[in-house]
Amino acid sequence: MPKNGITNYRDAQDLHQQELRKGILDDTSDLLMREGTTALSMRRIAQLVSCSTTVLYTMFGNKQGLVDELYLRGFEMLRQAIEAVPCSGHPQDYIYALCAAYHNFALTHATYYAIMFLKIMPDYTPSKENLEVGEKSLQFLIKAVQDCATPQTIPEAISESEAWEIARIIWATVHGHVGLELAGHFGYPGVSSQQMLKRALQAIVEQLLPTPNPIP
Amino acid sequence: MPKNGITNYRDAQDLHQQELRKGILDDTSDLLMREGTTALSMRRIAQLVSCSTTVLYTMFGNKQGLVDELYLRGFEMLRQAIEAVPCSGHPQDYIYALCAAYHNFALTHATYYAIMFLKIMPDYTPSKENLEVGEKSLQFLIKAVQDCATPQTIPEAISESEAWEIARIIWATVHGHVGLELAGHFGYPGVSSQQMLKRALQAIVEQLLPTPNPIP
DNA sequence: AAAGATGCTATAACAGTGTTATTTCCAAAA
DNA sequence: TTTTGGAAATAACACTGTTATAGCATCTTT
Repeated sequence: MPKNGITNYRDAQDLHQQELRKGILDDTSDLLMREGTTALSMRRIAQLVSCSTTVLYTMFGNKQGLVDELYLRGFEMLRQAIEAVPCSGHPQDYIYALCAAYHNFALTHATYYAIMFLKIMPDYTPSKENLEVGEKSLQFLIKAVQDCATPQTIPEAISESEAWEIARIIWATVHGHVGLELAGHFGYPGVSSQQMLKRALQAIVEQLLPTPNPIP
Repeated sequence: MPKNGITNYRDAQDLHQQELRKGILDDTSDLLMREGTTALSMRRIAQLVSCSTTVLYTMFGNKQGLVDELYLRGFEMLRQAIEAVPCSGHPQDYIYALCAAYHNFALTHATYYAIMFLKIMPDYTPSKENLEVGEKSLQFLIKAVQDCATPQTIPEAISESEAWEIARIIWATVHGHVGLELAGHFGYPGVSSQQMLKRALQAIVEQLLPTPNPIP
């Protein structure tokens, strides 16, 4: 057993721990998506990975710590979904595509979305650090807003604060539609949710980020 | 003891039951607003009104039944807040005032709002009947939208479906802003939430319910 | 190599939850 | 007065998050 070789014993053990941790989170994530947030109990997870609850507590501290990890996973998935949106085309269309990807993520990963943005877990409030991670997802939207404004306008026309505000308004729009949809407040025969969201976004964008008149 | 007089014994008992029921709901509502949804346990309520949990179960069936009543209470409070908004002035301003009242209600009665529109109670899904009560709150907004469109436009221009869709879009806008605010996703120094909401609503209204050019 | 120290894990316990079966008890009817 | 009916309190069951205890295997030291 080499005491200070390439693979120290402690290092190997730590590596093993990390993989174990990842495996546990994978299983927990599966359970979450299969049976929802109420099925997420420490005992249930423990028996799922065939261990005692004690190891969960030594690994994650408490349930809040475990949910924190899921929270971060959710934002990681959201980030990937957002990064996959092609940036080509008109900046406005990029904003629409971004929002559509967000909308799609929220509906397909409803349980994750509920943890991230609705406060569905009782007594779970994300830590300040995690909240900051959440706000970082806004950066893509902020950049898109700035790209939307710069080409024909004076570069200094949109301040950082203004770009943030517009991005936040757009975010609230999508969040509102998603929220009502997930809460079950839906329903008029013949109107689709995508359609409504698109109309709302177009109104916002065309009013707050007006396209200059086409060059004649 | 008159068997079929004005005050039958059973009637008196039923009346007493109803007042008891109301009293229990009052206390439960206080507890909810004082300590939040996680404090709402059957045992806690029982000891609050000095009775056993059994009477709660014979009265409300189960916790879902009790929360259903709170759900209805919340919508009743929301309806009162909305009805208190004066209808005079421009229809557009009425829409803004309506949304401001909604926004204010959501922030001051955050726990109620969470029960009504976020799915904060685990495994609580409002019954179909209750969902319909919720959608009925939209009627005020729908009427306001129609009033906003009729004066200068052809009365037949806005169909019922179209009015519903626009009202629903406005609702989603307010809901989105409220939701992000309640979830803690707020924060740029110097921008207020009222300000952002007003901008978003103006964009929506002016784009979807355009005011005709003022008479010169 | 044997003995002691260390740290990790399973078991079991505590306090709390929703819900229900059992018992107890009091009031109405015969 | 006795019987009977229904309502309410008690206690139990199966859960939850969390933690103290105890056991066991490993590493360190002599």
